[in-house]
Amino acid sequence: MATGRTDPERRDRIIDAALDLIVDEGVAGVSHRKVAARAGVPLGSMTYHFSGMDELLHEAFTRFSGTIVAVFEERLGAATTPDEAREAVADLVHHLSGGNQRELILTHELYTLAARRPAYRELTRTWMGRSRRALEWHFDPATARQLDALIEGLSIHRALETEPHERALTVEAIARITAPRP
Amino acid sequence: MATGRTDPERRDRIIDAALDLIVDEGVAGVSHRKVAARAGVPLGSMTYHFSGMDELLHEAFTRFSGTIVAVFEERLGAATTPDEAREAVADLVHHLSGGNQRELILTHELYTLAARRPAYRELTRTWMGRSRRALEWHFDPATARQLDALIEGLSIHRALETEPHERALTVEAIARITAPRP
DNA sequence: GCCTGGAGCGTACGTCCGTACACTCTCCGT
DNA sequence: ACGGAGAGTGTACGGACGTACGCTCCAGGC
Repeated sequence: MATGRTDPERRDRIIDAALDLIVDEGVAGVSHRKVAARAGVPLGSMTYHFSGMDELLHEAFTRFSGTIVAVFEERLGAATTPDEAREAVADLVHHLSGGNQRELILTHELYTLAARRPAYRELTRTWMGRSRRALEWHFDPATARQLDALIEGLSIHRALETEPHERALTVEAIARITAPRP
Repeated sequence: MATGRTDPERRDRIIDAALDLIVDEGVAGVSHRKVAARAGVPLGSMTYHFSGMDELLHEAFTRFSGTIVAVFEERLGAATTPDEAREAVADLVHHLSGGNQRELILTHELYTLAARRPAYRELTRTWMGRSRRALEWHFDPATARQLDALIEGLSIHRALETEPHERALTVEAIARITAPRP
């Protein structure tokens, strides 16, 4: 409380609460009242810190995509050979489609917004761009683009299946896409 | 009006109106009132024909996924060689990610529901199963599974990009995934 | 020619929503 | 010591929502 009354963490806590709420109930279920209750702040704080739901949602998804892409970059940055990079990619696919519903749900909620609203599409575009650049540390641009799409598809399908596919299938698909050109 | 009063098309028109509304405003923006207005039926018809929003949504997405998978099967059924099948797959990717926002939006809305609710996940599971079976008319099961995921990822990324990738990239990715094993 | 069952509809109720805005309270300049 | 500015809050309003339920009105049995 250096400045006395102001609480700089308040905004952040509201955003965190919003993300948690989206996971539990979806963007559709988010309201100022519910977020405020979960964040432990009064309802009036919502309109004080954010111009409306949209600003809150946009900031929430900005934070989320930043977090995800950071993991992506960290894992790929640690790889030093193409083979290590392939392993890292397989890890990422299985991490994203693993038990943690949280990231899966938030990703789909964001994509749904992006499908209709340019402001959110910009967010996914940035996200995809950074992922692709990270893949280009190890692969040529065309391969990176194809591999990025493959990661997306494998993660989604794996998460939605009742019997998630084995790691071997993921590894093989990655190997095929990243195989050196003849 | 053979039976006099009953109107068997009414249910269908409500479902169509619901899908249109989802495209325009998202699942979050769907309400009994809006659907009724768009379908040109009285509000009371909503609760009469459907036990609640959930039943309506489920039927709407059942119809939607059925439509999509039918196109998929038709195009793949027309192919007679693996190369023709590869062409068909490329067509499907570019059709799904082309100008028509409609299918993109509905797909994401469905995936978002599926990420949280088992009843909708069952829908996507069936959809994926039928797609995969269609791919298996031309490719071995493991390849079909990988290819199905690739299609998903390519379609999504292509639709979300500001500068959609060229067909050549799609074709190359498909060729890599479906290349005969050494 | 009436009676009745049930398909289909209009309306009203209680709930929850976003937002505006008057208000309190603390800190700083004087 | 005190006054004002502005950060932060509580509340109340208007509107949209889902749903329950009493109503209308036709088709077929007698």
